[in-house]
Amino acid sequence: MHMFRMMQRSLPPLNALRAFEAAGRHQSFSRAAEELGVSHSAISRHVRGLEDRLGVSLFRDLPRGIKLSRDGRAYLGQVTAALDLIAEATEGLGGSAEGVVVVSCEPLFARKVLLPMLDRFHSQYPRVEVRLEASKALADVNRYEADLAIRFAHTGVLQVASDLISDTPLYVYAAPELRPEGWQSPKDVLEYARLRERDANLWPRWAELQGLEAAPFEAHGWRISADLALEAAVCGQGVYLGSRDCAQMDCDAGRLVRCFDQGVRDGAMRLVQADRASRNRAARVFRGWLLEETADLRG
Amino acid sequence: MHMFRMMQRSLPPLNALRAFEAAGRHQSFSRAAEELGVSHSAISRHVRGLEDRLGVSLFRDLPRGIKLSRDGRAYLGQVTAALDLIAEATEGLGGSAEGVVVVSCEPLFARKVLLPMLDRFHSQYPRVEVRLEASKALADVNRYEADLAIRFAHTGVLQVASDLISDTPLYVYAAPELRPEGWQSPKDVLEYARLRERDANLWPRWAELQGLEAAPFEAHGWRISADLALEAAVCGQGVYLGSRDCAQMDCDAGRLVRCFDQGVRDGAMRLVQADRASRNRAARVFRGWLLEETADLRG
DNA sequence: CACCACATGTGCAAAAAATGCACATGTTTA
DNA sequence: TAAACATGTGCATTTTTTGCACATGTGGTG
Repeated sequence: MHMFRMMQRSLPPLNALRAFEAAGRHQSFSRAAEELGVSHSAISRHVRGLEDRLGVSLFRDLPRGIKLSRDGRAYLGQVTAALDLIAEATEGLGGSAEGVVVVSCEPLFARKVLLPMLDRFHSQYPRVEVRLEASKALADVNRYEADLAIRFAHTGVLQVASDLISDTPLYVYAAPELRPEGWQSPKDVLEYARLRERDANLWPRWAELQGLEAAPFEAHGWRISADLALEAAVCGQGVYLGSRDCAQMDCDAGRLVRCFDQGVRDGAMRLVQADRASRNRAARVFRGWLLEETADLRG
Repeated sequence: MHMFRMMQRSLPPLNALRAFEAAGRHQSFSRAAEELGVSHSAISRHVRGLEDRLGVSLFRDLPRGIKLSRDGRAYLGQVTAALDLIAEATEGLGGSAEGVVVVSCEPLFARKVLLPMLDRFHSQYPRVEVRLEASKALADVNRYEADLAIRFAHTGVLQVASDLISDTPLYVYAAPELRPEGWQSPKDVLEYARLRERDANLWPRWAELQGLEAAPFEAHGWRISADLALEAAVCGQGVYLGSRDCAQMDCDAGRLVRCFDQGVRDGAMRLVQADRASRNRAARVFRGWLLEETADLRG
């Protein structure tokens, strides 16, 4: 009579499923771990847990590595299809968004980080127009003519809610030809003009972290506008202390090299929204996209 | 040059996705929470987190309740399809399994719990034959002729690895016609023969939990074989103290009623595997299925 | 054959995520 | 006006996930 039983779908642990799917595709726990950015141990546990719960062996253990079982192979195909479907649906989400979003950003970050990735945004959201304004003004975002503002800030300073965009440490960079023999000792940098990205002089702090006296680094030879310092470094005009996010591009292109492994942490780039931004679809989409795109600049 | 970027699929948090999907289907966080067996707060957080991450509003907040947004509706369809696909694939997993699994089980549990659900197993795994043997023997499963054994045990007693199947508390049950005026005071039970499921007499413990003196409950009027006591209760031969799992079926059918809300916890049914069982596909499949099927008997 | 690189399993403690609770807000209904 | 809903949120707690370091077992190499 009341024996009805809502036949509700019973799903396996979805995160374990994702682990299995990656492992199956790669035929390797280690490579799956790499793809998902976790340790092989995590994958191993997920997969074993899934097998345990489903009551079937998904993989057969080989002496060296693993191999999908019959069940596993059949399952993998369907799971992959399902996850692909989700990925596509997620990708296409908001793809119909249209409108304009005005983004105000510090010049260096805009030029070195934002601009190079904007084309990806445009191909994903072709009907959203991004107006990127490079500006140092810290103006109140709600008065200023912008939906979103990307600003440098020390932790705890910003009063408004904001999203962390990048907190990469600052490193020492130089053009490769500045010192072809390479950088052995931190003292080497004293032979060159010391350029810096930040208004605050972080050279002394860096020196201390390297076990050097800070005093010689207090002196500021000459100081050029922050966003030009990096270009100066590229031209071989000195050594440069700046954040990895902005230097990465020139490093990748071989125009700069990182001289030492020692980094300095100081503040972060943060995203502030105008109140009205949450009602602007284009702005919401841009924020979501940006947070995803810059995920590797945090942590 | 090295600007290649493995365009790897980026998936949203899958558990949040499941929450969203349920919420979308029900058009209600509360009902979704109920379906997934969590609080509405959990759903709320999952959905908001997902919206936050995707950068789109999935729901519009109504004064009373919620409503899918345009994006949300489009997304829901695809996500539901994907999860259905996963559910189906999971369901069908091992469907091709064939073989025989011998399950040894205490008689009462076999009759009242296992047997009624076996038809579901057979429709899912038509080529697996289950030989259910009702037996009290606690024989070493590895000598005994069974792949799996379901046994009663107190926690920590079993030396071998085992899976918890059911730890439902024991309650007092009686045929509805035994006392048509209903059960007001725990003392009422003293007017009737006290039947019990377990060899150990748990009546005194139950009495103490109810704030009564244990002494009058020590006396054991008569004691019949455990698995018959329940049938005796159904026939109106007395009040019965037994575990919910086994009594549920007769309760649902109206042949028994639970007299008091007070329950007693004592031991649990556990599943023991023969060593060879892990190599028997049918046994693995049965174990997985059983653990899923009996999930509501635990916790 | 010794030895190293490789691939996965596992105990344990640390880190992160999910959850429930209790209460807040705002709305509809009686 | 009160009560019932439906969802949002701070906070403490629980649960899950994770990485690490080490174990095991294999295949290749000199």
